[in-house]
Amino acid sequence: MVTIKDVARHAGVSVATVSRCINETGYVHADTRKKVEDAVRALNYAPNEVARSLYKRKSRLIGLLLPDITNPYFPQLARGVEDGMQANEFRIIFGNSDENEQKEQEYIQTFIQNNVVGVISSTNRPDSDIYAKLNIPVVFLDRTSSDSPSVYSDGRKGGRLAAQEMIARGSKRITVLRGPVHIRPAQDRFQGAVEVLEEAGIDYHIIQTSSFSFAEAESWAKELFAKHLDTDGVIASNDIVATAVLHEAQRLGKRVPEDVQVIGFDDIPLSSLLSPSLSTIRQPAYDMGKEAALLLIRLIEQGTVDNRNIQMPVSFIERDTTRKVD
Amino acid sequence: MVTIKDVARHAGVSVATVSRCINETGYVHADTRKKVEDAVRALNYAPNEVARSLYKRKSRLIGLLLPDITNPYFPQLARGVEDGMQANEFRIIFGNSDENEQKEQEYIQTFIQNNVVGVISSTNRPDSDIYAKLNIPVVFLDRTSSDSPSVYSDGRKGGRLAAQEMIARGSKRITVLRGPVHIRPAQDRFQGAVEVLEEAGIDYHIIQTSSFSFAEAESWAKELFAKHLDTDGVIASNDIVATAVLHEAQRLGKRVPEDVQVIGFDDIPLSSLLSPSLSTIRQPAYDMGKEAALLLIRLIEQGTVDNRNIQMPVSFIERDTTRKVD
DNA sequence: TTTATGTGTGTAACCGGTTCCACATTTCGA
DNA sequence: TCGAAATGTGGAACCGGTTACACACATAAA
Repeated sequence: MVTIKDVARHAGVSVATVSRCINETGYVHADTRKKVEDAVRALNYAPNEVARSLYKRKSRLIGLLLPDITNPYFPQLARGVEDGMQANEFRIIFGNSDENEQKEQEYIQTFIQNNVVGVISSTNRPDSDIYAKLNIPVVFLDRTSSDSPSVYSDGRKGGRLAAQEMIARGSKRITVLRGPVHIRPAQDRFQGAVEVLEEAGIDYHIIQTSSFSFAEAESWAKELFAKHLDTDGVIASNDIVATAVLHEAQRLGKRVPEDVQVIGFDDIPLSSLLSPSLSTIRQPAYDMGKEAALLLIRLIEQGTVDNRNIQMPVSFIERDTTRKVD
Repeated sequence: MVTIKDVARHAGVSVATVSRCINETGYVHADTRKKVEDAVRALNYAPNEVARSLYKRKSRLIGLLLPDITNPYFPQLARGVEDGMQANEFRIIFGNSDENEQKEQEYIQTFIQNNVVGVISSTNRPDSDIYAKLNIPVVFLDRTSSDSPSVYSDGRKGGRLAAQEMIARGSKRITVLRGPVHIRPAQDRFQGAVEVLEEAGIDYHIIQTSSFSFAEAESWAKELFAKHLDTDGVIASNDIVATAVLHEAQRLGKRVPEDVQVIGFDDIPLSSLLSPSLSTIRQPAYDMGKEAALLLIRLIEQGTVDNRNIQMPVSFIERDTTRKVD
């Protein structure tokens, strides 16, 4: 491995000068600079980030903690974060938490041990003291906390939108799948939808769910039609659950959207590929990831930022599980 | 930040003793050990990995380079790697290369600068000197190189399997979508399929493709049916392309699988959710990721390993885009 | 009793950078 | 012309760990 000493020797100067030269700090004579640059090129030198990080007590690494990259919503988020960081020369240490507090704890611990300068986390416990005790900036992604920096979309508005579109398209007996109670955005959506249904005086039912896994979603879909066979509109807690509902409806011989309309949330890539393609409330996942990255970088570089809570727009994506309206 | 000095002071011993204690190296008196352990607990001390890494010239970090986490095949791979590493206390620095040599180069560079102890890469250029020059172990994932460690599945066998199943189910005029020429597994599949078609003397055609993006896949699907409207079996280069073919076939009013059968590759989560659900040649992506992690760890810890090239099984997953056979 | 061996602990060098400080030289304004 | 300020450079301390080495003491073997 070629070190700064090798460069110094090759250029005939001290390591201090080489350091000043590559970091562009302090005075360096033009001739000296040239000698150093030549030496760097000749030896193909790249500074050891670990040594830097040790002295400066900060690295160019950030920690990214997501529940499960295997859930099709998160790759978009992750990619957005990565692109935002990559463009600013930050690298990512990545972990899946499985929404497990222990794992979350462990990852945050190792992030710290590796001198990360910031953390982006999609946690269900943003107010946990795991985060409060951190003395580096944290951005909560797709999650909100009372006053910590965050990037999220307006779940309540999304829920309202779903209910409004469903009512406008003629559903009269709506079933709402209530997402996991510990996941804040899921509850916001649920609240929003219920608000609108109440306001409109529509007949509706609720099915409780507790995860976003497809296997479990299938059983809730069964439960839904077992309890409310005559439902003519389903607001699912996300696109995965909506997909399971769609399948179950088809299995029961129901026509979608004629007999029953279905609306999901997220607009994961899968949604547009189903038959019929899934109408959904879109969250701009990639952009959210990117915004989170940029917000975190501002926090790292400026210490504080005025707009610390970035709310991203949701929108209704009309596809084929809802009826057309003029 | 709590350092080893704080612990030493609190326990009334030297830093060397603390170090020996937490690393379980050298002699430490039982009483001393107790004092140190108490101090560690009292101060909630965790060693700075950066300082360790600097002295030892190696970290507990590995680099993971994938083409694009947004492509639904890769999250499975990534998750497998993560789980394998997590279980062995290694952490992951993650990057998307977009199959772009420059980005790949940059990431490998920063991996090195961060003292990673190993790299897992799904690159299209395993024989590039980017990798040859590395003096840490590298495992190629879902890619093969002449003699470097790798974890991959038998693309040729997969291709043969696809063609055999399609023939066995009665297709007579088969079209094979040839995946991107620079992606080795795609070419292996293609070779395998063509071999069987030749052996069986079946009438077949080839459509060239150059990426796995859905948007482009749609245009190849159109091209396919424009050129060979009477085709009654399509072997796609992966599930994304197969999905596009399925959509186009349906748009043209063809019945699947009665008029045309479709087989994909990979068995991404999407495949089982389509209607009709997609028959495909499965690669065990999660397991491949995990195997790659374990292989890399063996290489890191033992320096060398006998079985450096791990081939994972492929299998035909029979769903509804192929006809049933007794 | 002497010597070899095994235990137990601290001091200091080291990893590869960054930066404070001292010092030398040049430039510039009065 | 002279002193102050600007420019340019190197030595050495420092970041937070690990480990080679020296040394003290206890125990066992001769």
